[in-house]
Amino acid sequence: MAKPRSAEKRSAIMSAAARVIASEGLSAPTLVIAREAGVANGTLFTYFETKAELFNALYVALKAELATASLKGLPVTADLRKQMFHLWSHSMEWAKSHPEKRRALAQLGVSDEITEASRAAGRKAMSGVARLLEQSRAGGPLRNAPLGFVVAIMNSLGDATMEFMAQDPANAKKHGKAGFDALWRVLT
Amino acid sequence: MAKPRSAEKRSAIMSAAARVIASEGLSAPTLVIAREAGVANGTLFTYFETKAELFNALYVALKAELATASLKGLPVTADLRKQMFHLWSHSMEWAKSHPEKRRALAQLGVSDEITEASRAAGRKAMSGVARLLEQSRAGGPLRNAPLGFVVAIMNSLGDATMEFMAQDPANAKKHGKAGFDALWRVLT
Amino acid sequence: MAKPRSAEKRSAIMSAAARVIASEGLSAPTLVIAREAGVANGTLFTYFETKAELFNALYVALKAELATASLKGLPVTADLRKQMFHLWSHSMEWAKSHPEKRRALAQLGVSDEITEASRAAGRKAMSGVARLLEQSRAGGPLRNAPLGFVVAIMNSLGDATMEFMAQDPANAKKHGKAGFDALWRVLT
Amino acid sequence: MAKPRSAEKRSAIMSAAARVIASEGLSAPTLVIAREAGVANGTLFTYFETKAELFNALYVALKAELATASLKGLPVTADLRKQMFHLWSHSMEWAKSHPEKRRALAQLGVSDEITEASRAAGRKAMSGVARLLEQSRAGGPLRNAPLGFVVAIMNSLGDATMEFMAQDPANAKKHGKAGFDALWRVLT
DNA sequence: CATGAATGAGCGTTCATTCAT
DNA sequence: GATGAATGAACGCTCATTCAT
Repeated sequence: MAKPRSAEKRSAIMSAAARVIASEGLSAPTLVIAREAGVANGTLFTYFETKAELFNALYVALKAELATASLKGLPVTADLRKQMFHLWSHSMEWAKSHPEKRRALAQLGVSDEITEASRAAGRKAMSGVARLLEQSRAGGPLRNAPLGFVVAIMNSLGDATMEFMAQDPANAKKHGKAGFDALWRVLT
Repeated sequence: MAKPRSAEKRSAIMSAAARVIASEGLSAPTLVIAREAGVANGTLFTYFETKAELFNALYVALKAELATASLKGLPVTADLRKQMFHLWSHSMEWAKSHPEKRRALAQLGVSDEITEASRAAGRKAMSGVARLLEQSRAGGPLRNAPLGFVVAIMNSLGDATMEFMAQDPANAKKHGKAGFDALWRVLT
Repeated sequence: MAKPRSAEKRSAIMSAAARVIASEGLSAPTLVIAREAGVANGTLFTYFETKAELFNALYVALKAELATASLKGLPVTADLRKQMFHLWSHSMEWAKSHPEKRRALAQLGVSDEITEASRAAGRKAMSGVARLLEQSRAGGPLRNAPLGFVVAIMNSLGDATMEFMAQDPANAKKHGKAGFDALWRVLT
Repeated sequence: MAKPRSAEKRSAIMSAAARVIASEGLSAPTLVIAREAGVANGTLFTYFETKAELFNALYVALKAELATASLKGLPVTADLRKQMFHLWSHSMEWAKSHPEKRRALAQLGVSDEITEASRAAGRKAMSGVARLLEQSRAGGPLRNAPLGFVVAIMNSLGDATMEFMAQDPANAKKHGKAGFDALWRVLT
């Protein structure tokens, strides 16, 4: 029945794309991505019809991966602050262990190739995170702000923290904690 | 090279670049920028040796413009919170009145064409702002964090707020205030 | 190679090719032809080693089909003009009932992928037609012209007539008659 | 005032295109055309926005050139047959002296890249020819046929004759004459 | 043999940059 | 200096063909 499309190859292309985007930015040539993935240039296009489609798929996948990593093992019975801290530190952890994915995600987030549909999918993948955030801000000063704004604040605080952790790994833990405290003060 | 004839033409190119970057992203062709500036494509290169040089110059200029706007009329004798609020609301105001510059600055900020030297120049232009921030966080929870981290947090909070103001202009003022309150809670 | 399993599949590919060439021209991708024939892209190449080979085979087959259709039921005992008219009207009829084959043949005829061998085979398939033509022009003004020239003239007149019949189907019969009269005047 | 666009370069590209199309068909790569014209690949696109535009321009130009050559020195006071013969022999002459242009024109004529607008322009360029043809067939058997049909017949007869003259140059004159006689018999 | 994924040469076009005017 | 034509490397993508299943 012919060679079936290989899930490994597909994900090899996606992670190659993440690596190349991290190092070369959004102008990463498909040829380089393919080479990095160990496939021929044409092969990339049997898995993704266009470069934009690859980038969109990667964006959604990375969002989902981040969400999964953040929520894994969430102590659902603990108090909100503990849950929130779990989430925060797990996402920092993910960023630290996958620096190229984190950089790629940051780049893709500002790309105008990412469609609204993909952004919506990203938000959906993050909905567990958003739910927790919603509860956390419920009694606080941002209780009446649109949730999207609160999410944006958390994201940007998270980005700044990740960035700083990446720049100064020696004090990563300390920065992570400081970032979380800042977030908590914002919310409550 | 460094000092060609017409300063007007130079700034026409820069503001054209800001407009085109805002609408087309970092892949904005130099031909389009030149056309928008009302000069020939070749002319652009007598003012900026390369496209990257133009982008770097624009980045620094926009940072400086934002800093100037933020600090203009700063009530130096007022209490810190008032000064900080002045700074915050002036930068939001600048973002609101120059949406394309703000978008361009956001795009340039994530570009990997912007050199460390330009980022340093940007920081220097912002040093007045940083000084005020330094004082504001002096007695607060971030008193021991590296100043760069605090700056990053303020920037990211500012970006999120600007973004949201741009998306939802009807409630711009409210969002601006909410953003500032969040910042102040982070700092103190 | 030469004799693969299914003759049906082979001819399905050929008639798919005719349809696709008619609608998309000579740049018709083999993938599209294969899809239209209901086979996998690779399968096409077990029946025809190259795209050019397929096109050549199709050219010869269409010529043969046209010849067969033209000569079918030829009233061999009737006078020459009647026989010639039979031939003419049958070929016009074929063109009308197989417009896509006719268009494909026209395209293939001008393609430089069609080898001299295929053109010779086409001529051979048409030899019955040529024989009749030979007799028809025997006493006329073209009696000393090379037969090939006379054939070319007939073909070109036929092409023009078919083309016009296809463009203006309401008057197809009239155009067919006018074309034949012109041919007869040329020959006699 | 910068280097002005050069009419010679434009026509160098067009005649290079004619040559390459004649020898390689409609799939002639723009790179090869540019090289043949002695310019860089990119230069071609400052003269013609797309390959299709070049092909359309070439089609119209060749039609016009053929028309001009055919009508040059037309003995307007002579009888119709003489005028028609002049036209016929001049177009054969043109075809003989510019074989690659003739072949290119034949190929372009069947291309589906040539727009209806270009075909209309071609017809317009040929209107002098059509006018003469109109008069020639006025009293003859094709007097009621659509003029377009008569034009098509003349063109196809001309094509066949040119083709044959090119194949058998030794007897070119004879073939030319035979072709004309055939045409005249068709018309009158 | 049939399948369709894999391959990589090749294409049309874009665009930063150079250079003749 | 200003202009815009000239340049050619590079890109995303297509497609005939091959090959593993």
